[in-house]
Amino acid sequence: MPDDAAEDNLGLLLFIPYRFLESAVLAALKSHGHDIPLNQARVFQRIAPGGSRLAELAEAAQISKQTLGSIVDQLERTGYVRRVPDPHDARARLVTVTAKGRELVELSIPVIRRIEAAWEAHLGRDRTRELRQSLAALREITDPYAKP
Amino acid sequence: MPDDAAEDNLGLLLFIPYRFLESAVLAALKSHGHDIPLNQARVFQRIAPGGSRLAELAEAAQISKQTLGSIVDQLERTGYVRRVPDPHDARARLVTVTAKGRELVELSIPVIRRIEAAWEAHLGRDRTRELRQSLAALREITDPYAKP
DNA sequence: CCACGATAGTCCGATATTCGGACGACATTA
DNA sequence: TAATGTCGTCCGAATATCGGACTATCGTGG
Repeated sequence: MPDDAAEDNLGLLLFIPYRFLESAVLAALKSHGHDIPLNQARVFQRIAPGGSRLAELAEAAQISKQTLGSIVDQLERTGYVRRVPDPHDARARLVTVTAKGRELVELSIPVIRRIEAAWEAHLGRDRTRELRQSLAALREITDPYAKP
Repeated sequence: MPDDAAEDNLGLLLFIPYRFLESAVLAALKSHGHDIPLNQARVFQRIAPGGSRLAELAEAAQISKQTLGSIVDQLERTGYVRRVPDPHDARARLVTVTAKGRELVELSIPVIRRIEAAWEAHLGRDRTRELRQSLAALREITDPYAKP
């Protein structure tokens, strides 16, 4: 790295396992016939259980509304999500996960669990728990969209 | 999230602070007149002190050689990096950081430090140290390109 | 209750990004 | 030296992304 001082910086250390997990999930989905591009996956992952608004997803993913719109178009064309009217706001439409989309979720869960188990085997139970707690604490001050 | 079981999954927990840090650094650079796009920054960040090969960077960033080539073109056009012949292999060229590029690094360091300090203030010294150690340990099993 | 600014999503067109395939130059091995 | 693999680049097509503008709807102050 050019940034030797940033060599052991937390940024990269956070990113490496993140990408590892992400790649593993995508590979698993692909092996089951679901070939989801990364950008679509990143959006899909953030859809709330009851559906999410477009602008909301765009802000979370830090991309423009138009870009997000086209990504949702693709997810809709391939049947993973659907746009439904928002009962509370006639302007808005909620992006919701279809049954086929839920399949993706179901397939991902065991993959994630397996990797987390491998990590726990490497770190030990206590340190894993600590890690999760610390990251959750960090979220409080780094997630502009923290949940209530 | 649709993946409720993945709700408190480590993936997202890792990503959130990572992106926070990344955004902060990019914003700081921008405020100093260096407007670096995200894709360029992600590549730049991985250039080794003595220079890195193109294919090496491409694999680390998980993008094609051609794509990486065009990103390096841009970084070179804006003067942050330079391609120099690899003394050990006449086929290869090393992507190296210029003086102007080093400026980016120098500007980033205090930003990173400041954020890490804020995190430490939130987590406490011990938990921060533990966090860093755990992440480093995780790197051993998640980074295909770990350093010796 | 109703104008009026703000907001949600979409359409359009221009630009940028990314990739697959193929290529010459060089390295490595036999 | 010949054969094979690797390194980076060029080309062209497909895709992604964005800025700007537009319609429909909301919510609020008068």
